[in-house]
This record gives sequence, C-alpha cells and structure tokens, in this order.
Amino acid sequence: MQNQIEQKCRDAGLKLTGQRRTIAKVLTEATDHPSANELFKRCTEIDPRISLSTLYRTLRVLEEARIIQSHDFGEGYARFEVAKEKPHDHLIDLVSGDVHEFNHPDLERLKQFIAKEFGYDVVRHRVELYAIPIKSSQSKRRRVRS
Amino acid sequence: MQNQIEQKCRDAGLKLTGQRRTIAKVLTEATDHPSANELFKRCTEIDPRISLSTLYRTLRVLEEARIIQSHDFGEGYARFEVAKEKPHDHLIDLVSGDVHEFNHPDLERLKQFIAKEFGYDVVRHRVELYAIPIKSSQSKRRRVRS
DNA sequence: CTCTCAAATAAGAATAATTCTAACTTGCAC
DNA sequence: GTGCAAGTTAGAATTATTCTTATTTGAGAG
Repeated sequence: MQNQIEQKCRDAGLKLTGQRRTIAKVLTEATDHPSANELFKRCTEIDPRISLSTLYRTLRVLEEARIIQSHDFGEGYARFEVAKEKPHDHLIDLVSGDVHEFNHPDLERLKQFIAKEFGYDVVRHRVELYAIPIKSSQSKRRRVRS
Repeated sequence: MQNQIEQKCRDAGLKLTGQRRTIAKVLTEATDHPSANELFKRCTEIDPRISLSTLYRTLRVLEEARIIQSHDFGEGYARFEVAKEKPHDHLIDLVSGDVHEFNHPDLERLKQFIAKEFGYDVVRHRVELYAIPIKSSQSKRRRVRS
C-alpha cells in the first residue's frame, strides 16, 4: 500500500512524514485538478493536524522534485496534478470547471516551427483551450467549422 | 492630437479625465507589454498626480470595454497591451522578457479540431511559447507575422 | 532500541498584486 | 454656470502564497 508518490519521495531523498503520506494519498487519488484549498480540505478530512503552510511547502517541494505539476488556469489560484510521463495540454470546461488533457503531435511540431521562425528554441509552452460543451440537441451552429 | 484609445473611450461612454488621457498616451506609445507597475512608473513621470488605484481601475475598465488586453505570463503580475483587431499568441523570451506576437492559421484549425474531439467549442484560448534565443545562427530574427 | 540532528511542521506574520472604501473632485449634459 | 454621476485619492482590505521562529520528528548510526 505504498503509493507512487511515496516511492518517488524516497528516491528524491525526501522525508516521509505523516503529513506527506496524507498529501501523497490525496494527490494520488485525485482524478481532477484540485486547487491548494481543495487539497487542504481533503487532507484535513483524513488528518486534521495538517497545516496549510505544510501543504503549500510540500506542494512546492514535490513540484521541484518533478513529482507533481502545478497549473495556472487564470482563476487566481494554482491547480495540481501528479506529473505524467508525457507532458500534455489542457481543455478547460468553462461551464463545469472540468479539465480534459490532450496531446497532439501536430501541436508539438507547430510550436517548434513557429519558434524557429523567430530564432528561438521552445523550452516549455502553455496551451489551454477554454471551451463550452457542444449542445447536441440544438440545431447546427451557423458558424462553419474551419 | 487625439489618440486611438481616447476616441474609443468616448465611443464607450467613458469620461475623459486627465488621468485617463495620460494612461491612454502611455498605453498607445508602449511597444512592449508593460506590467501595471511599469505603466505606473511611466504615467507618474508624465503626471505624478495619478494614483495606483486609478491606474488599476482604469485598466480594468479599459479591458472590460475591450480597448486593452491583459495577459498573465505566469510572472505573478499581469501585462497589458492595446487590443488588436486580430487575436494573437505570444512567444516569451525567457532571457530578456521580450514578447513576440504571432498568429498561425494551422494553430487556429488545430485547436478547433482538438476541442471538437472532446465535444467542445473553443471560446478562447491561451498559447504561450516560453523560449530561449538560438545562439549559433542569427537566422530569422525580427521576422514579423501578423 | 536509543541518540542525534537535519529536515519537517504549526501557527501566525509577512508579502505582493490587485480591489475595495469612503470622502472628496471633476467632466460634461443641461 | 450647475448638478450630479462618474472618477479620483489614500490607504485599508483581500487573497493566494511564502516566510519566520520555535518545536517536533524521521531515519540513519551506534
């Protein structure tokens, strides 16, 4: 019952405290992209002795160790997820706040191509699509797909 | 001489105060993507009687009126630019902080395509390339696409 | 198992960008 | 010129996050 994050902490030489185990558990079990506040709620539900500072520090440490990844979707706070092998981009549902992940090879090629035209190498990028669900029952939209 | 922003303020039914004229002038003359702080410096150089609150409120009002556009490049503060007819994306020079604008039709097509696969319509998007200059060859610097 | 101590934690203060408050101006329609 | 809604000012408030300081703890060594 040792989760992925606990093993990675060990590998990174991080102490495994009770708080970290709890945070690791919550992060591992999250299927969404929770904010620090949301994570704090879930953590204190398991163990109320966790302080917000500890959560924030742990999140920072875990991100520095590349174990988790934080995102800023322009909501005024960060959202977190366990780092995946493949980097990916996000589609944010403007109605529900749900986040979908995607990775399109054309996009990767395109960004390198564009950067090269300016004389740059892309170090990292941010691609976020803010979108609303297509209502299938509704008549076809007038705007034709491009 | 009446600049673009002043006319647009008039059209939007906004009062043209001395402070707004100064802010409009500074924004119009900026060729970079200045932060609120940087804008404040430039404004107070022209007229020291402008307060930071006024600047922030004016920036908000101007953005709501679609006269300017703010961006969050993950630096902890916003950057502003006069709204252009065509929306565009940004390449941020990680060394100098310079911002280059681009617009690639393939990217527009691709984002719609990806969203449609998830059953969504893209309302807006954010594409930012964080990059470093290619050192070896001077290649294609200063190439501007609109 | 105990000792040790660097690393981690708790609680709350500090920070920084931005927004709000409340009392005072001012642009501009009449 | 007047009236008043919109704008301004200075500073307080807000909010996510980081820092400080005293205290606790994980885990390696003995």
